Amino acid sequence: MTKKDAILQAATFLFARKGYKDTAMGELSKMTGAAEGTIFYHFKNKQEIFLAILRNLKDDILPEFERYRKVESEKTGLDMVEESISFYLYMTKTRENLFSILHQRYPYELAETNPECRDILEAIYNCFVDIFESAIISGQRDESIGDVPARKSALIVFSMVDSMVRFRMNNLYDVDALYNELIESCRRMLENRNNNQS
Amino acid sequence: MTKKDAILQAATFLFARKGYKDTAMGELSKMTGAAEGTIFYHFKNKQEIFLAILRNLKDDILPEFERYRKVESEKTGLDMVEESISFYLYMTKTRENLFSILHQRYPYELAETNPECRDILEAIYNCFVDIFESAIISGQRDESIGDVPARKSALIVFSMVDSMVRFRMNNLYDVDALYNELIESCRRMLENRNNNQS
DNA sequence: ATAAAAACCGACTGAGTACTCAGTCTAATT
DNA sequence: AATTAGACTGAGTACTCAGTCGGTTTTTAT
Repeated sequence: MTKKDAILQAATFLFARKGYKDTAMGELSKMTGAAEGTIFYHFKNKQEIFLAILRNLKDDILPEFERYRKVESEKTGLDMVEESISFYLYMTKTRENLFSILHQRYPYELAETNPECRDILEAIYNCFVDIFESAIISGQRDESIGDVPARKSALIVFSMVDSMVRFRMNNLYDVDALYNELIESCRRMLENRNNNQS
Repeated sequence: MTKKDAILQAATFLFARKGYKDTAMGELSKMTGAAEGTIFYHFKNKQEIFLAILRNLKDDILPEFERYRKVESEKTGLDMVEESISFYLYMTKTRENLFSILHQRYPYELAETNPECRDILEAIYNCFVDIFESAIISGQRDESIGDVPARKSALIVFSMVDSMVRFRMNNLYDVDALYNELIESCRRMLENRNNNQS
């Protein structure tokens, strides 16, 4: 691994664990073995490191979500919603640091002045909501899901799942204990009542 | 207003707008007209100011929520859930700064080492969830709400509403446009299907 | 009126910060 | 062997910050 990559990796770890502001360049230097000067040789400032992480995050996560969304499935749309929730929670577990960064204040603060940051965040969130919307639309086609506004409902499902992730990260509630009820709630929320196939 | 109160008020404003770490004691001093020494005369350090704000928040918000929860209503429990959501959103609007502080990283970080902070946060969140739980239980008594686990469902409703607040604060989505769908979703999620009274 | 106590002041401190820069090292090219 | 260019170094710089301290003003009690 190049030193540049090592710096990015360590920064991802530290920004996620301690936050952007609480991470000193000195720590980054110690953790990677790179001199502080080296860090600024590769990145013109601290903010640029953060943006590089966001770019990486986008390039890592978006394709995976896109790929998942396009997989043909024989399940009903309603079941696909459940699976999408499961997939999202799985992704947050395997990429804990990245999602932790997304749940901090700094990216949104930066987005207010930095259009690139704003664009990346928008792309990421749209992608998240898309997987739920796709499932809902597919469910409306196969009549497992009722006549709800697809995008808005997808946003609501996403908001529920994202809250669970936040609960977990902030040690507020035991999310595993809520998982089943979350799924059932979404089903009740979306299912087609004129269709007694389930 | 005493200088101490002015300091607390300004700190609430600044912590909410700029975050804990990004708020310098110097700003606090400028904003209140109090010398920096005065601030440390009233509070032994920055963290203590934060804790004082949290204590205030608890003493301000909890009684209001408790009072609201205990109001007898002739509405169905399902309607009360809707009203509770409305009440919560109203509270977040009238106390934007306080809720903004609750949505930051610092309180949860502090909670890991400071038991008082931990206790306050727990009390606040329990209180939030309680108003939804009360409505759900009441709805199960009057049969407007189905046989769902009350506490867990309350948590899920809360998670949805709390996400809306976060969306608003981070300028991610227009929450007003989602409000109606949020209410409808909750209704579908909770309503008693064996009861066609609505 | 006087003393004691509480509130307040702001210059100061020292630790920490992001970032710079003059120069070294390494490896490829001529 | 000499040159060059990119990767790297770490001491140094200018600055910010939370917190201190010696002293002054204001309030309260006697």
